[in-house]
Amino acid sequence: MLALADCNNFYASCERLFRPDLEGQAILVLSNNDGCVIARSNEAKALGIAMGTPFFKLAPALRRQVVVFSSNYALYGDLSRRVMQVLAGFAPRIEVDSIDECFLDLEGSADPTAECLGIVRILRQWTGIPVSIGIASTKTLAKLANRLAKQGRSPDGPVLDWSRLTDPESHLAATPVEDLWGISQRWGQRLRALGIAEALALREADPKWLRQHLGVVVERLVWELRGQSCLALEEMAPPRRQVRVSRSFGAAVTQWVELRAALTRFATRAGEKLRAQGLAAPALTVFIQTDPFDTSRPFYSNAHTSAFDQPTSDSAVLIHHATQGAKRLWRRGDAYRKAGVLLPDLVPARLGPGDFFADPAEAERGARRMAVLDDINRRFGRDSLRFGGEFVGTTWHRRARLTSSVSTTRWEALPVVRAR
DNA sequence: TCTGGGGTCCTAGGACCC
DNA sequence: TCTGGGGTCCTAGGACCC
Repeated sequence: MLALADCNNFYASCERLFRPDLEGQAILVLSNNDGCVIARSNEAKALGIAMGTPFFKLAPALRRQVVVFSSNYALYGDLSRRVMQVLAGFAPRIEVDSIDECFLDLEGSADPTAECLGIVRILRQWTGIPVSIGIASTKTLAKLANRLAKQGRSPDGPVLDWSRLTDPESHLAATPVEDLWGISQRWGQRLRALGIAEALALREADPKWLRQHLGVVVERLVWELRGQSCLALEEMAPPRRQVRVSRSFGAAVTQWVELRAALTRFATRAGEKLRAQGLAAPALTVFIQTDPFDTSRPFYSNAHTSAFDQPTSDSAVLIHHATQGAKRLWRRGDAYRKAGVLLPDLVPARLGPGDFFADPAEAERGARRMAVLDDINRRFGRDSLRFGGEFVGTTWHRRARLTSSVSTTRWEALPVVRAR
């Protein structure tokens, strides 16, 4: 038996946690640069606001009915960590699936529903985050059960055990294929073209025939719907295969030094991610693009990849290659809206191939510099020590006018209480 | 004025090996 | 007249997830 615990409207719930006055209020959380809607409270969903809507396209009348937040990932990440920590105490094995979702192994549980209801209650009490849980024998069914629970279609409130449904077929018949995990609009269309529109029809279809037409992913889905597990619980996350840091700019960047500053920042962040996971990159791709929505000028997007003599996680090396690569892509007169760095084909730092001709002492010095840098930033706060190149300009900085002042990760953000 | 960020997996085809 | 068989590796593109 598996359970999928999924936080309800996670980012919106995180913001509401520190604003209890917003209980019952429609809440939106926006993407970087306050661009798109990426989280909605139930009340906001009821207003018909779709996921991914560009905020500026929202009708003013609607905007007046919602409380809006810029995204605050430091807060969401920290609360996610707390939720997962609590969940880990309730199951012998868990798989963290995303920032707000987690699979739990319920093996040996005498009464899964009662147990999960207890988890929901305790999570609410200890972290303040509302959660729904779906229980089933496969990941796909657990996802579906979770979805039904969120829709209020479980007799047990926030928890739904698929195996206790008296008529699971009726639920499958009422589930469009696009609502299944792994089936999005595109695949949905192709399934419909084959005469399969609901989950029930998919479950009854011939797996081999589907494999021929749509591939192994859809075949697995059929078996999963039938209760035959094809997607195992993966307790140990496999090492990352790539790292990517990219941002849209707060405003168009037209100065080379500002683009360089942004890339310095991105490469630094990428290096931090590598070192945090003990990985090294054998190459770096840098890309820059103009505004794809600006129809008055031609869109320009280009990328450059440089391979290193040996894999590295040294921010200084990454910065060098990112800026050198971008210099070849840069065209004077363009207004850049977005850029990023991509590190592919990651290898464990200690196992990467070496360079026969390189001076081993030089790589060692670099590694020690990074260790000192990371240590200082750990002790005195993130970004206490930075590379000079990023202190140029501000147009590339993100726009975030609506960030809540709440933080659970910075001492100086603690609320001050005065007694008189 | 204004449109996110960061991942994974699968498949087909080409190039190469013996 | 007649032209093998069985692999691996890499890449690009397409699709999905939250």
